[in-house]
Amino acid sequence: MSPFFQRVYALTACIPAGSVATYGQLAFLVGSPRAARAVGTALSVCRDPSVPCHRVVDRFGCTKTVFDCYAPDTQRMLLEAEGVVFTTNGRVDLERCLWQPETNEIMRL
DNA sequence: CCGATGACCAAAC
DNA sequence: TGTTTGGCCATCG
Repeated sequence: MSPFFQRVYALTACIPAGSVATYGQLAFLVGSPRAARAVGTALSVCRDPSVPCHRVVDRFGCTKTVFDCYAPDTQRMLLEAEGVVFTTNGRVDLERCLWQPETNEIMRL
């Protein structure tokens, strides 16, 4: 596993229930602010259940992305069960639920 | 090394 | 956040 992937997974695992993170945000935290796309690639190949990949959405809070490991609507179900707020547009309310990482969580990388 | 690919992003229509 | 376009970064053949 490349160090890049490992950092992405480590950060994703730090996302608390009830919060979500965006690809760009994770990319910034792993040290490559422009690598949002690579972050998506990393999660796409991740089949590790210990990584809550359903808490990662695009920058508009869109959860329409499909996973090969989940049914199309499973992601939204899981998030709602964790307390994530959805808008009438069927997207995550980022203003309210976007993950705000602690400094120590960034330093552990 | 090079080109193609992708769960992205941002600017410009 | 409609669509199109160009760019980004890491991975893979």
